[in-house]
Amino acid sequence: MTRPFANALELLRAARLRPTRQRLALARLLFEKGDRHVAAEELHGEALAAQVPVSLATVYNTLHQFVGAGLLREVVINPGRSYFDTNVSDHHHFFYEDSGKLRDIPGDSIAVTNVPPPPDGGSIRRVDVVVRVEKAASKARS
Amino acid sequence: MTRPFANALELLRAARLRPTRQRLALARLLFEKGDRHVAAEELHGEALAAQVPVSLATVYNTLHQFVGAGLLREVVINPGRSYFDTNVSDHHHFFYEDSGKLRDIPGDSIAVTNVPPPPDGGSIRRVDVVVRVEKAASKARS
DNA sequence: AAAACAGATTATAATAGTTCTAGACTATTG
DNA sequence: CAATAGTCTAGAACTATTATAATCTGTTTT
Ligand SMILES: [Mn+2]
Ligand SMILES: [Mn+2]
Ligand SMILES: [Zn+2]
Ligand SMILES: [Zn+2]
Repeated sequence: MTRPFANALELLRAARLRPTRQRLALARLLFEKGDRHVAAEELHGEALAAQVPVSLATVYNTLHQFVGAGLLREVVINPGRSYFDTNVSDHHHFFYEDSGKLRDIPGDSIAVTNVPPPPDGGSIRRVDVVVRVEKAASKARS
Repeated sequence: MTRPFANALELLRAARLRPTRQRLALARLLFEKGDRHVAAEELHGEALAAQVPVSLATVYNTLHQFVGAGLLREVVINPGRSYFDTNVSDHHHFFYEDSGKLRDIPGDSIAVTNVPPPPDGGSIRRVDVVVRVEKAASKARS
């Protein structure tokens, strides 16, 4: 139960980012609520609602800095909108097509086997699995 | 070696789309060159280069109609740009991070096992695997 | 504690990919 | 041939995101 960073300040220090009002507030919103998959505008809305006046540009800057520092992961599923994932461990996702929500699948509960080596050289950096879920439960029928 | 549609005309007929000059030309560009992963603006450029003056709006319309007819699949990897995949069989992708190119992995050469049932109900419509490939070959070293 | 500096924030403009609109065009049908 | 429904297109609009450049703030130096 020992979270890697007890508070936002430590987290920013470890990432070598100045602990500004905006970054502290965004870090708290992101990391003090368990795992989340949040879009930039969504987080901006939460910040404003929490009386933290921060510009959308800063939200984007901060999210990308956090990704660069390994605190967040960017997940792209649909064109035109990125999700930022506070879970940076090895894991995969359910994508609920009707609601647009993401949900984690622990990395060790899925196995991807027999991945061939990349034909054009290079090394595998990551394997992303997205399980697309549709609403109706059509059971084994064309 | 029997391709599903010998020519673009048949293909459009089967999809119940009027065989207009633009759609015929786009169908030929898409399907007469083997499997491809092409973005809308790219295809538009090819059409213009091939002396087929077609508007970008029509390229988008046509691509989406083809997706609706099951002739194409839309693949989203990066924010802000969709790829349209002429391979609609069950398969997965290598994504080369430096060049932005996609390459097919046959569906039967990868196995995704132990996928848990979706926690919030619904049924699995598809499982997409993206293998991200980076240039340098860093072999089993942190 | 001031001053100086580097780094951060912000309003605003710009960009990129995509979609919308509404009028002109065209394939199909009788 | 109409008549009709479907299609195409230029251009505007839209959305998410990024760039700009001036202002501000956290940190370091004096
Ligand atoms: Mn990004
Ligand atoms: Mn689309
Ligand atoms: Zn996740
Ligand atoms: Zn493919």
